[in-house]
Amino acid sequence: MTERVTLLTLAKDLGISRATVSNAYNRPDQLSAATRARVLARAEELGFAGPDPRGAGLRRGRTGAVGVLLDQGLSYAFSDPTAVLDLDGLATELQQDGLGLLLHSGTRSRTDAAVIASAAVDAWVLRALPQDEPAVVAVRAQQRPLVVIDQPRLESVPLVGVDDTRGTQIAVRHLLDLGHRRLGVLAVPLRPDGFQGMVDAKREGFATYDVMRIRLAAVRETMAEAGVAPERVCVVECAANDVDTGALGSYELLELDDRPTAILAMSDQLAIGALRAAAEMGVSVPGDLSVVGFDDAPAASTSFPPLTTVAQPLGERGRIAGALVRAALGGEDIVEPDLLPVSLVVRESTGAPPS
Amino acid sequence: MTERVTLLTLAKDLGISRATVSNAYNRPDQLSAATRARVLARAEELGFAGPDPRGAGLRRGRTGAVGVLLDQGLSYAFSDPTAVLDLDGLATELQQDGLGLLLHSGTRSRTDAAVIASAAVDAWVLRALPQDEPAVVAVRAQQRPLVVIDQPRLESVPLVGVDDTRGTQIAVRHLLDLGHRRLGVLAVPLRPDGFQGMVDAKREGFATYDVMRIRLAAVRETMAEAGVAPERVCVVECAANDVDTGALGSYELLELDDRPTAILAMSDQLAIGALRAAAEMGVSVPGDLSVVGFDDAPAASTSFPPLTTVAQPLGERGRIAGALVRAALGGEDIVEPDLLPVSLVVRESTGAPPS
DNA sequence: TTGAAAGCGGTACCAC
DNA sequence: GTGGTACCGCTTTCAA
Repeated sequence: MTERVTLLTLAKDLGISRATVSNAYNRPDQLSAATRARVLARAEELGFAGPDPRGAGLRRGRTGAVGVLLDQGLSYAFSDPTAVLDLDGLATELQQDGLGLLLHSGTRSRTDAAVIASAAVDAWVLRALPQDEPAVVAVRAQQRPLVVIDQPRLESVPLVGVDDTRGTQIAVRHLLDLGHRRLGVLAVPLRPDGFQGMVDAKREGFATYDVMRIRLAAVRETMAEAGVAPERVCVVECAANDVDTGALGSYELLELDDRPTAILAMSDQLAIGALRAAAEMGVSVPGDLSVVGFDDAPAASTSFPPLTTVAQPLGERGRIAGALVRAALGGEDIVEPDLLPVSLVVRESTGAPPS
Repeated sequence: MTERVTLLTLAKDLGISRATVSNAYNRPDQLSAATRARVLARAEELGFAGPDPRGAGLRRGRTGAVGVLLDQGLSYAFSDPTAVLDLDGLATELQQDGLGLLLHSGTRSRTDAAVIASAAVDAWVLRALPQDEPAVVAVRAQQRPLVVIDQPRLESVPLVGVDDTRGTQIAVRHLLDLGHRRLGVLAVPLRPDGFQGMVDAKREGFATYDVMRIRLAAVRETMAEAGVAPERVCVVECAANDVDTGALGSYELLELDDRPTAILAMSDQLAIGALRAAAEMGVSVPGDLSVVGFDDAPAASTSFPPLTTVAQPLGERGRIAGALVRAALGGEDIVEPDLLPVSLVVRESTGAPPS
């Protein structure tokens, strides 16, 4: 069994000091080319792969990794196209500084707080988490640069996100303008508890996903401004953000006695589920039912019919978050960026209500 | 400006030793509940978030992160559904031990070898890389547990992959059985150099993506066994593995004077590109042209027409790789697993050649 | 139950 | 250009 080779091993072997060996790797200008060549050659022979990152990390206080905390288990995140786009933008940006992404996910258990606490990263990025996620507490405790994408909205933590109130408004107004006065809302989870079904005011107010609370309030308000009675708006919460669950939730809305003429889905995935449910029930879109999505994910333009949706700049969110992290790591003070713009992309899933 | 709080700070403050404070976090049974409570309480007051992972990592020789090296920039990987599925399986498995995924990508530059060398991880997983990727050398040099998914096929490194020869055979035989004797092959990159177009024998032999070399050889062999002349097989390499590029490559095949009656695509993405190109050229599938994909990614079943494809267990590959890593980290000797099975999923994109 | 002390592997300042 | 030498912050025997 061969001993572990370290800087010291090499230094002794060559009869020079540890410092010089270290310099051979990190500061080539600090020693003669000849010495450096000798060191590198001998290192090769001994199978020394260069300074151990752990030691260097400790000494430098840097590890070259940015922690990313995602919601609900990584597999869930990977299956969400909006998450993938955010990660993509983030990775692209961080790669410029050679930073890797250390992916972890919150699962609301005590244990992952411990896992998070023991993750050696230089900064954290939180994405789309509920405000009461225990892992978030662990992240904040680490006192490292921190950026949030989407949610939770935390006091004095820079947020990269869109103006969800406005995004919701333009979607609702679009439907109002078309003449709709009876609206079904398909919500992504308000709390991570697996609840599926009609939402009452109490649950709406206690949503731990900040964005959903904000958007639902905006729906209510915009409808009220148009003089629509509150009971004309019906919210169904989906337990998961995927097409199947969206279809499930849609059935509940479409089977209502007083069926909505329009559905506003809080994600494109749910909206596509609504399209499917409608098709299966023989409800034509947009003839009998209008459907609006949220996100403008790639699938929104290839669905049938193509989806009218609220576009938010997904990859861009990740990119901006990455830029903030880089700035913070570069010692700059980071300022909270403006909320990103949203816009309505009108395609073919919306129209006037049936007469 | 407040000083950095460490175990020692806390120990001095409380008039106890560092060891005891450390134990308060890591070995609660090694000290009285009372002392522990005191420690934790005071830590809270001082804003101490627990032992610094860097120090612990150095001391323990473990960081709780598994490095994952992906091809071509992370954004590329995230846009590849098969990569996402593999990552998903991997994450699911590793999560059980609280291990995070540290994502990095090879980009064939000298610099990322340095980045890799300085990544503090407990083990590495390589996925779908060319055999000459410099970052791979850096990974191997680290002398940590290492598992490869798909490729490169490295001497004495456990591989999680499928029998690509057999997968190719069943696809080609399916087409032969249907009566096809003129075949177009749509290949994913043979080398990461951005080449797009018809491939000659030389390039085929020098493919640095092992899997592609293996599969193309299998195509040749299977066709030859059926008595088909070599020039009846025409290979077009696509510069990237996505739908658009697949369509582009397909045009080249479909505009041939002696147009193939069947296309075997080396990924479902390329195959879907072929479907699109055919549709745009007014070539009916499977009437005028049969198309076979590879992977059985989710999109294969929702394309139009649904794709006949060679199924490989994507998420499962990641899961197995994760299990091997866990075993290795647990001190077990890991043995190379058997190649995973492939099977042909016949859907509606293949049929007899036109008469 | 608690503490002392020896590393873990490196880095970077400073003197020679 | 090279070497000496304090740390970086923690874990873990081992002895008290």
